[in-house]
Parts: sequence; structure tokens; C-alpha cells
Amino acid sequence: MPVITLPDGSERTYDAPVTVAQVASDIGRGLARAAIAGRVDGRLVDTSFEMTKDARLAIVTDKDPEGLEVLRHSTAHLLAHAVKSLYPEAQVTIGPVIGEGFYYDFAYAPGFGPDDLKRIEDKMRALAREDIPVVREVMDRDQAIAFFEGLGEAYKAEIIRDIPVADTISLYRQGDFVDLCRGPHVPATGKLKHFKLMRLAGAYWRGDARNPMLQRVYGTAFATREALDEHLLRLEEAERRDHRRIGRALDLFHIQEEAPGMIFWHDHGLRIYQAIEQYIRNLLRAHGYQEVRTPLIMDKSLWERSGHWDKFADGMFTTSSEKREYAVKPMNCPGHVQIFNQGLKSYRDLPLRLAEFGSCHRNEPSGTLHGLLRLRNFVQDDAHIFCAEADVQPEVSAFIDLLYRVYADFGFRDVLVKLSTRPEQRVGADELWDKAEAALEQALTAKGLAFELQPGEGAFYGPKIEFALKDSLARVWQCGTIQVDFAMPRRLGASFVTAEGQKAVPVMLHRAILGSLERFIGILLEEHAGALPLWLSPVQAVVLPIADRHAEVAQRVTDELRAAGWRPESDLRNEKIGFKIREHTLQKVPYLLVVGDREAEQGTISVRTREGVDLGGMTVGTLTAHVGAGLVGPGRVEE
RNA sequence: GCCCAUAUAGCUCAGUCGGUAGAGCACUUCCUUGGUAAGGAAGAGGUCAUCGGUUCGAUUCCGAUUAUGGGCUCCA
Repeated sequence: MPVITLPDGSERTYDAPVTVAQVASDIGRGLARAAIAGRVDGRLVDTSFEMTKDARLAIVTDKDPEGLEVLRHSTAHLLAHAVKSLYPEAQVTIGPVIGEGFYYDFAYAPGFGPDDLKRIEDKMRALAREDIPVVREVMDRDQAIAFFEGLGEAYKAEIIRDIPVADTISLYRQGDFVDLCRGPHVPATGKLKHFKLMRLAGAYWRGDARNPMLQRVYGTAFATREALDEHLLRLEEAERRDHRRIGRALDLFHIQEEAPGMIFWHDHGLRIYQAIEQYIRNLLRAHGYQEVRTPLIMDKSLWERSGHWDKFADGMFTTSSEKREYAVKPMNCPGHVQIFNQGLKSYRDLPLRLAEFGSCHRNEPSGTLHGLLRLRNFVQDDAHIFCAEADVQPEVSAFIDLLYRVYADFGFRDVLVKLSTRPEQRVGADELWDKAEAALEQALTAKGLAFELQPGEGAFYGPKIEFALKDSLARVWQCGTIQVDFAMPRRLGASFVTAEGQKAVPVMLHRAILGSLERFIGILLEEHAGALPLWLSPVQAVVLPIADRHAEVAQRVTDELRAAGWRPESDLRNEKIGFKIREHTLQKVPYLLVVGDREAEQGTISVRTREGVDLGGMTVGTLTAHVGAGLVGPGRVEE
């Protein structure tokens, strides 16, 4: 006599085991139709799930977040079903739900092309229209392995072998297609209506580059046509925010074939770059850093001593001259150790913080380059803190505060934090790693920061914290980082004299806030869709004369603005005011200043913002007062 | 590096079932001196990414290379 308790607290008593679908049907026909899964005592199950004893039940529809997940998961199965019926020799592997949809990986030697994608999607629609029931089956482990091997599905058999022996092996059958799956799934393919296959990609089996490459098909599914359309619209909007598109439209930078992975910064782009650099420079100065600059190329032997040559030779560019071999620096740390090593250092000199806007070159694999976000040449807001072991935690803590302050100044609130711990290949004793990892973790915990643990992902010389931001397509990019290093100072002979008069090796903290200036600017452009805050805008105001006879007054106003600390420009072209307004609005210039007869007479400017708001007439002085500290931004504000 | 795709004017893109190409915007010149998101006219601009192959003939078909885009792997 199961008593089923519903989310509203009401109870229904049955005199025999009852399925989720039956309860839904008893509640109402609409709900029965909408039901795609159930939540029984907290566990997500199929609508065919039978409750034999008292249970709490929630009917899951596509309006629930987990309902949408079931929908997408089932759509992935539908995709596999379609592929198997069109390409019987293809093998199925895995098909999980991801952030905004799902994918399914197939082993199919000829590979899929765009035409295949269309064929597959059409087949999926046909299968959905047939409204084929999706039925769960449970199979014995060995039987399941034999079953899939019999089908020629070697990958599936391999997956089953890896499932813990205690777990149930469940299969889902829809028509002539059977897939290994934990479930749950929609009761029939007819529930799947609003989906779209998005793109094709290669993906290694089990994410290992030594394994064969599979064909991955990405798709997405939504509960309603409207939600799907809205999603596609969002993607189009994201494309308009693409920093590469903005960079071209606003004449900020370009990349060309002769310098893959390297940026040609144009005038306006460099202004952004320099505004950011100056902001960081001022801030670091105020926080006890010294700014230094070290050589771009150094003798190979130095890189051998630092350990880079061993670990990263592939990633380093080299050059030679007069029988000496040099390497272009991929990092600034060995150079900073050379500065530290000049003169005898005492414990009184620590912590010694050396900062550099260091231009680094890394020979990244060709397939990984990505606009400003992944380059072969980039500039880090890099610094190395040489300190005693006891200083590690306070220094890490101070750094995190500084980083969050900077991110907030640029308008970033959504920061992802990751802690990467000791990799298999590493240097240094385990007890040092224990200490370093604990120091980082404690610093994060003390600040109440949620973080993702990435075991084994640390650098070979020490663990690290990564701070990542998202681009317009929600892709995650590491920006800030702090890493504890016990190895390199020793390797490069760094030492200091302790209070007891002993020689000791300092700990080195590698740290960057923005990470790479280029990457940070790329994300910044996408975050603001090109409309940067006033203090970062390359052109902060443009003066627009109504007619040629106002050119002189326009020039005077421009000079006045420049004297007041603005980055102004004037547009003296022979064009109508509407045309100029449009152009500079599209160029995202924060303030458009119109001067005509009226303004010339009154000694004012008519102010319009790039958002289209008319602020009326005022003097340059009034406007400057109006924008206040926004003009120079937080960079010049010392604490 | 691996998989799929793409490469035509400064930009965005058409096009040629194989006979050396076109639009809009931008650019130049002229007209227009116009009050808050595109005034008008004329002109100039392309080794159709590079190299090779097939062909009487290749921008078009095929191959390789390079770069770019989306993934995967990697990312000090």
C-alpha cells in the first residue's frame, strides 16, 4: 500500500505498486502529457519507474531544470539513433549533456561533413515524429558486454568494463536502437521537438591525444521553440561581441598571416593597452613592488639551469648569433632571479617584489591560437615575490585582495577560482608541497572564496591558484594566477642571509593579476561589447561641428578638452551632423560634443552620450566636473 | 599537433554547372553647409590566400602548404 507524497504535501494512497506515469495521470491529463521523468525520494527516474513502497514524488516536466537535462540527454540518444540508422558501421561512445546542450561522440572512420549533419538532423526529426517508446532494461554485466560486443560496439563494451561491479547496468531501447545509459530518459521520442545540431568537431577517445580521434556532434535542445530561438539569438549577439570583430570595427589591432599568434596594435588599441598598463603600474608601485625589465632573449644555458629547457623546449623560440644559442623568453622568472642575485640579499630585503610588463613568446601549437585570447606573443603583468617561507601565506592573501580589487575596477564580478595541486612529475620534497598547498588553500578558505580543486594540475615547481574569466560565449580563460615555487630559486642560486646569519634560499611566488594584457583586453572588449568605461576608451569625446564655419571653435573646444585631461578628437569632415553622430556612436565614443552657432555664441557644447542620451548644453569645465574621476579611472587614485 | 570547415576589393558578402569577376559600405574627387544614428553624383580599387596537378583554358575541379574559425589535446 504505497503512500505517495507530492511536493505540495498532499498524499495519494495506492493498493498496489504504481508508476510515476500513473500518478501523473491520476493528477491530471495535462501533467500526464507533460511528464518526462520523476523525482522519487530525491532520485531522478523514468516515468515508467515503479514505486513499491511509500515515497515522496515530484513529477518532472520540461519546465524543471532537470527536466531540460533529461530532454537534452534523450536528444543525444536520438542523435545516436539517427547516426546508427544512417551509418550502421559507426560506433557509439558517449553522449553527455553539457552547459547549453549536449554532444555525442562517434567512431566513424570516413568522418562526417556538413551534409551529414543535415541528413542526421532530418533523420532525428523523422524518428521523433514516429514517437517511438523509450524502454529501460536492466542487464547482467557480462551479458551486457557480450551484447554490445555482438553489436560491434567495442567502445560501449569498454565503458561497461569500467563500471563498478556493484552498479546496475541499464540499457535504453528505442525501436531498433539500444544504448547503454544510466538514464533517465523521456518516455517516447515524440517528446523531443525543439532541437538543433550545431557543429562537428574532433575529440579524442577519453580525452587522450594518444587515443583515436572520434567524430563529435554538438547539438542543443529546449523545451519550447521560443527558448531555442532565443538561444540562437543569444549566440548571434555573442558573435557581435566577439573581440576580433570589435577590434577590426574600432580599428584597435590586427593579426596577419606572417605573424601568427602575434598582435599588431593600432593607435586606438594601444591607448587601451597603455591605460591598463599605467593603472597596474601605479597600483603595484603603491603595493611595494619594484618595476624592472629583463632581456627578451638570453643564452640557452640559463634556460637549462632554470629547468625550462628540459620541460618546455618545444614551447620556446630560439635564435643564434656568433656561435651562441639563445632562447626567447617564455617567462620572466629566470630574469627576475638574475636581478635578485645582484648583490647580497638579507632577510631585511624580503619580501622583494619584482614586477615586469614582460613580453613573452611561447610557441603554442597552431590549432590552439585564438584571437587575443591565446597567442604566441603576449605581455604579462608579471611579478615575482621573493620571500621567506613564513611570508608565503600573508603574501598570497595580500595578492588575492589586490586581484579582486583590480577585477572589480574593470567591472568583473564573476571570477572562477581553481586550486591546482602537485602533478606526478614534480620537483621538491613532499613536505614542501604539503606546506605550499596548505598555504594556498588556507588563503582561499580564510577569504571565504569557493574554488574548484584540480588535482595534479599544478606546475612542476609548485601548486597554483588560477583566477579565470569568461568570454562572450562563456568560455573560461585563465587570467590571474599565483604559484608557489620552491625549486627555481635554488636552481638559479638565489639566497639571502637570515637573521641568524645563515644562508637560506628564498621562496618565489609567481603571480599575475591580468595574466596577459592581450587576453585581458580581449575579454574586456567582449564584456563591454566594445563600449569601454570612459577611463579606458581610446577616444573619450569627439567634437562635431555643425558646419565648416564651426571648425575653428571645434578645434578650440578640442584643445580645451585635452588641457582638461581628456583624450579628445574632432571630426571636421564635410558631413551632416546625423552622419557623424551615427559613426562615432558606432565607434563607441562615450561623449559626442556638438558645436554650432548656438554653442559658439554661448561658449558651450551640446553633450550627447553614446547611449543616445542628450545631456544638453554645458561648458567643457562643467562636463569635466560631471564625469569626475571617471575620466582617469581608478588608476590614479592612490590609497 | 589532431578532426571538421573556411580563404573572392579595406570591411561584409554575392558569383562563375571551367571561358581571368560583382553589390553594399569604406576610399578619392565634385556638388551640398546641413542641428543629434547614413544628403547627392562621379571615379578609383581584385595575380579570386600560396604552390603544384588535370585541362585548349582553372578564381572555379583535384592535391599540398599557410592562415583563420569551431572543437579536441595542450597551455610555464
